[in-house]
Amino acid sequence: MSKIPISALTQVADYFKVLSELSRLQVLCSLKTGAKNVTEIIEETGLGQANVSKHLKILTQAGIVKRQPQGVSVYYQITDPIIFDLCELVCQHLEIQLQEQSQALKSLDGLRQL
Amino acid sequence: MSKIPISALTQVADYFKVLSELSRLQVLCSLKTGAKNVTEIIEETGLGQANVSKHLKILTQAGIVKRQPQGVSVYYQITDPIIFDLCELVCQHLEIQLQEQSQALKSLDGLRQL
DNA sequence: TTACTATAATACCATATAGTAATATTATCA
DNA sequence: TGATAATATTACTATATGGTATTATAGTAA
Repeated sequence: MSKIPISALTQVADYFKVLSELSRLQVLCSLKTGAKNVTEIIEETGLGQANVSKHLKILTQAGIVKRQPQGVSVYYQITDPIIFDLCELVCQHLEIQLQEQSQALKSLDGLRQL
Repeated sequence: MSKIPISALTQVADYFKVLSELSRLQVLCSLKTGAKNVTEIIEETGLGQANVSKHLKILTQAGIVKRQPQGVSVYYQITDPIIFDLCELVCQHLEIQLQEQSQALKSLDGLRQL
């Protein structure tokens, strides 16, 4: 039997799912330097307006960003910088993989003749 | 302009995508205590054989688990325990959210009359 | 060889979702 | 009030993928 309840695992999976889309990561990256309104996010990411709006809703519902209406425009900002720790960890993993691939290629040096 | 190249972000998104499925997290959890063969994983997770096989392939291609044939059976084990750090971080985030929701409910105590 | 077991691959269906065009909403200003 | 700008929502299409039944492959033993 699994010690971890399915419901908890499901929540973790759902969280990862939010972070598993390129467009949403682009939006988050554009917010890394601070709060921005939707228009600024659209400009910085190059994504469509309806698309950005949809992704911002998903990010908001996940509790990753916070919505702050301000006059005509709406500002969004990251609520929990944990995302960047997550990305950092993943990048470390990817770097290690690249190093291993690189070393695997080096060990083929003897075949360089062709 | 975005400082982080799209290609790098895409790889990060792809990595999160691998972790964004309940079944795959179940498989990873079953491997947390050490290497297991496919039959054992099937028993522990309750997932279908073809399904587990498919998920193991995805996890292997992502470099998250390692495949080790041994006689008739094939053993899988986690190559990089970084996944559990990732899950730990996500759980922290989820806990914080629950605490905040809990406090929000407490602040409604005055309405308890009904 | 044949029979059996463990694992993988294939084909298919059903569902989820990213992107977008069009429309709706909301706030501000004249 | 009406006009305009910013944002959100809706409806739709196209694509991706999870699950599964089926078939294929590989290893082992008789």
